[in-house]
Amino acid sequence: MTSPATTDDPGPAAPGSVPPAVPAGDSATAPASARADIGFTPEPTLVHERVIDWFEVHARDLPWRAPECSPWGVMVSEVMLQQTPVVRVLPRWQDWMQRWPRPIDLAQAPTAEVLTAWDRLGYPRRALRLQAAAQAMVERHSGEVPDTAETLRELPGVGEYTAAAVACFAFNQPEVVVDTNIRRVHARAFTGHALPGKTYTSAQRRLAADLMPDTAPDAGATACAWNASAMELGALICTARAPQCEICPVADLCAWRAAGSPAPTEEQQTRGQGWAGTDRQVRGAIMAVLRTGDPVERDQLLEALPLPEASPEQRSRCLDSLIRDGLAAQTGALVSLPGA
DNA sequence: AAGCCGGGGGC
DNA sequence: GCCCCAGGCTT
Repeated sequence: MTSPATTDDPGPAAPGSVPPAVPAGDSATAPASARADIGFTPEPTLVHERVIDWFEVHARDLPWRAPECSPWGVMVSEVMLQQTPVVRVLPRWQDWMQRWPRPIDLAQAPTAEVLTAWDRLGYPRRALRLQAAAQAMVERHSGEVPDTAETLRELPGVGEYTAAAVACFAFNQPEVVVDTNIRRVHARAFTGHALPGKTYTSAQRRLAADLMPDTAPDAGATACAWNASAMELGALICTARAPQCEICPVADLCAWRAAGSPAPTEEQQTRGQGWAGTDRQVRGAIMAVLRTGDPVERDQLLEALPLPEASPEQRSRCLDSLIRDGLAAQTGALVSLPGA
C-alpha cells in the first residue's frame, strides 16, 4: 500500500527536493532548522516514509499487533510491557489472554490467581492495577476498554504513555505516543544527541507532537503507523547500547550521525537504581515465596528468604509494605497472597 | 524533579 | 557488575 504519510505533500519527495543528508565530516552548508540547536535535522516527512516502509518489512510478528487482537489484548500488553522486555512478556500475555479474555473475566478473578499469573514480570503492583482497571471498566464502561486517551488515562495504572498507546494501537486514534524507544529515536535522529536523558521534558513532548505526520485523509492510521514504526526502530535498530546504524533506514538522515555520533554527556547518562540489598529485592523474594502457593507462617517466611544480607528489620518492613500495598495478606500468623 | 517499585538478559 | 527495558505513582 502507498504510504499515506506524504499524501498531503504536493511535491514528490524526490531526492533533490529534500535537504541532502550531511555526510559526517562534510563541512558544507547544512540547512538551518528551527527544530533543534544543531546544524542539521532531517525532513520529518522523509523520515516517516523511510521508517514506516522499514517497519512494514522488518516489524516483529507480535500477537498484540494482529488485526484480530482485541483492545483488551492491546491494553494487557501495554501494561505488561511497562519496563519489561517483549521476550519476557510474550508467554505471560498468551496465558493471560487465554485465561481472562475479557475485562470482566479479570475483574472477577481472585487476586491471588492474578498475582500468580503475573509470575516474575516484575512490579507486581501493575497486576493489581490492571485488575482494578478491569473492574473500573466493568463498573463505568460496560466492561469495554475506553476508546479515547482521555478516558483511558483515568484508569488505574494507565499513565500518559499507556493511554496514548492503547488509544492509538487499539482504536486508531492519532495520539502522540512517546516511550523510551521513541524518545531515543527523536533524540538521535532529530536533536543530534546520543541519548534523551532521564526526564521527559516539555521540549521533548513538543518535538514529538511536531513530528507527528499530519495527514488529513487517514490521520489515525498514519499516526499509528509512525508511532509503531518509530518504537520498533528504537527497539531493534536504534538501541540504547549498540545501535545498528549500518542497517538503519535513516542513517543518512540522522542528526546524531551527522554530528559524528558524539558520546552521551553526563546529563544524558541514565544511572541505574541498584538492586542488591534494596527493599525491592527483599519484596521480590517474599513475593516469589508467596507465589509458590500455600499460606506460610510469617516468621518462617521471613527467615527462609535467600538473602543473607537482609536484616530482620528489613524483612519485616518489606512484608508490611507488601501488605499495605495489597500484594500480600496476613491472618493471625499466616501470610499469603491476598484472597488465597 | 526525584525516588521508589522487579527481574532478567546482554555485554 | 553494570545497564537497560512499550512507565506509573508518590512526595
